[in-house]
Amino acid sequence: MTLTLLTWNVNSVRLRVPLLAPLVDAARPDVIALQETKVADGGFPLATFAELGYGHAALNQGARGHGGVAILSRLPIAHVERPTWCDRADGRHVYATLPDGIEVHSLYVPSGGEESDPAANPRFAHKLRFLADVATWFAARKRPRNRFVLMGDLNVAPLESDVWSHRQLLKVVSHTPAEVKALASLQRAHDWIDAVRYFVPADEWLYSWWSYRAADWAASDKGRRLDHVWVTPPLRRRLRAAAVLKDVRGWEPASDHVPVTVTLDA
DNA sequence: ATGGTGGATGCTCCA
Repeated sequence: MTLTLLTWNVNSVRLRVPLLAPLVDAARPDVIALQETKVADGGFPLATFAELGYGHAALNQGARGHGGVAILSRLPIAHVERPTWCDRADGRHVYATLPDGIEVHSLYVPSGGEESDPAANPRFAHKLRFLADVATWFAARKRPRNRFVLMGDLNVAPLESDVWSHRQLLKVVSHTPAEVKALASLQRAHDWIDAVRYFVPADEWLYSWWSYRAADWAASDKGRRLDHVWVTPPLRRRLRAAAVLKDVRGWEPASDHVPVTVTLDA
C-alpha cells in the first residue's frame, strides 16, 4: 500500500478541468493539493473531482480572481483549517488531516513582484514576512512525532540546480539570497525534508515552472523549481518515489507550473 | 535594456 500526494499550481482550476482525467490516469494521486485556483468556492468544479474519485475537498478561495488553494482527496479528511497570513484573507493556505493522522498542507507563497529590494517593493517585503510568519507558526507547532506534508507553490527556487542559470537569476525574485535564506528558515522550522531532492541529487537540474513568455518553453528550457513537497522526519523512511511531471507543461491548455508527486509507503 | 504570455476582470491587476 502506498500514499501518493500531488501538488499543482493550476493557474485557474476551471480552465484545467479537461486535463484532470488524464492527469489522474498518469499519476494516480490519493491526495491533490492545488494553488491559484482563481475561483470562488461556489464555482469550484467539485463534481468533476468527485467523478474522478476525489469526493473529499477542503477549499480556501482567494481574493476575487486571484490566489485560492484546495485539497482534494480520495480519503476522508478532517480538522480542516484555513490560516490567514499577514492579515490578508487571500486564500494561500489550507490544511487537513488524513485518516492515518498525516496532516497535509497546500500553501501558496506570494510571488513577490519584480523588484528584489524589500524597501522599494512592498510585494517582496510581503513575501519575506509571509515566509517568516509561516516559519514561526510551524516552529511553535513542532513536535517530534508530527507526520506533516507541506506541498505547494513556494515561489522560491532554493538550489543552484533549481534554476536554469544561478548567476543570471541571483537578482531575479524567486532565487535571490534573501528569499533562499527565508525559505531555509522555514525548512529548519520543522526539520522539513525536501522529498523531491531526496530522490534527485542536487547536481541535477530540476524545474517545475516555465514562463508563458518563452516562444518555445521546451526548447529554451529556462525553468525554475518553485513547487515543492516537504515531509517531516517521521515520514522520511516511508519516502518511496518522487516525480516532476514535466510533460504536463505541454498539455493544452497548459498551466505554467507542472504537477509534482511524492509517494509514501503506507 | 527590454519585452515577451496568460488568466480573471471589466477598460487593469497579478503572475
